[in-house]
Amino acid sequence: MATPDRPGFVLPLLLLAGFRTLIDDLHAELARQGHPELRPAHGFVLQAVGPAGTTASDLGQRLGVSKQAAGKTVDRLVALGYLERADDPADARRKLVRMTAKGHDGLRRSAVVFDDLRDRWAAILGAERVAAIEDDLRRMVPADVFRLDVPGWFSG
Amino acid sequence: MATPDRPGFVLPLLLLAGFRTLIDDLHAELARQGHPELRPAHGFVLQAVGPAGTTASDLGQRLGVSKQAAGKTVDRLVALGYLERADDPADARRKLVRMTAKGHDGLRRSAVVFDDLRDRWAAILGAERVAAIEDDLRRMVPADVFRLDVPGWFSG
DNA sequence: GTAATATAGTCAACGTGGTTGACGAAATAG
DNA sequence: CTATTTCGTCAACCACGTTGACTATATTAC
Repeated sequence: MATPDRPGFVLPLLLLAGFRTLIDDLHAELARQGHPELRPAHGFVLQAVGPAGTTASDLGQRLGVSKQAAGKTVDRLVALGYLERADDPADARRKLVRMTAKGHDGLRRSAVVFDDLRDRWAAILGAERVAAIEDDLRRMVPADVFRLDVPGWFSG
Repeated sequence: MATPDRPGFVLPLLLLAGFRTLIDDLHAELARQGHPELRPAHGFVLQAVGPAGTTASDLGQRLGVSKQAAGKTVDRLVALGYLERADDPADARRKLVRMTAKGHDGLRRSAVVFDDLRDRWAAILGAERVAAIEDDLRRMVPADVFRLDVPGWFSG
């Protein structure tokens, strides 16, 4: 039961704060490793683009936003040097979106740092507690965890 | 240890998804109860305004944003009927920001729904698991959990 | 009491990220 | 060959953030 000493509204706040703590730690470390311009949202976009590359429309679908919004986001990541566009030889309408070497580097370092951060949590809380949090959350959240429309979702 | 079957990057995604699930459920219920226009960010603002009311500058400090940003947010909540401004009799520069009856209603209903949602989680996961998640997260996050600058933080 | 300083709120300009609607170019279906 | 669909882009707009400049009011210093 939610009780006066455990009111229901703190659970979402703590989940958000946990997320935020991990992301802040990630980006502090990424900034040290040569990626100071990478924003939290950018990592999600790079992950969605993936090693194989994709198109703006497809990216929009993966991120749960319009193709126009995805296109703008790609523009910014291109300007920062993390993505590049190329013509699709098989379809002149399409423009392939690919990661640059810098993009691959950022994504690879992010994975390493996330593993380190999870290890740090496991060292403090215990490995079984961290695994339990993951298992519990997986039971409570819908399958499509991988939604990136956070800014618009939160404010709208 | 983060392992290939438990890569580090899923923990932040699950924390975010858990937060998002709770907030989406909250707002689905609030919409049913007569508050369809309330956005996730609005609840945080109402909470920050508090029953006693505050001023735009103070609100900005509580939310970790500039006084201008806080003022704009108040404008929108005033337009939606959740907040109202009043002159401060003791200081002609100040404009007090207060909740309207509608604002109080929304905040009160939010608290009830959050308690219900936490109970639902406890019914599925077990009360001790939910309490453990809360306790673990409290150990890992810094004390100032109550930051509302999410949109700017995430995108920036 | 007056001059200097600090504070509250607002306006303007701008950046990021989202939306919808309209459009041309290219692929595909009939 | 024509009709339709799809891809990318442009334009206009909204939500939310920023900094800088400005007015009005308080407060502090002398």
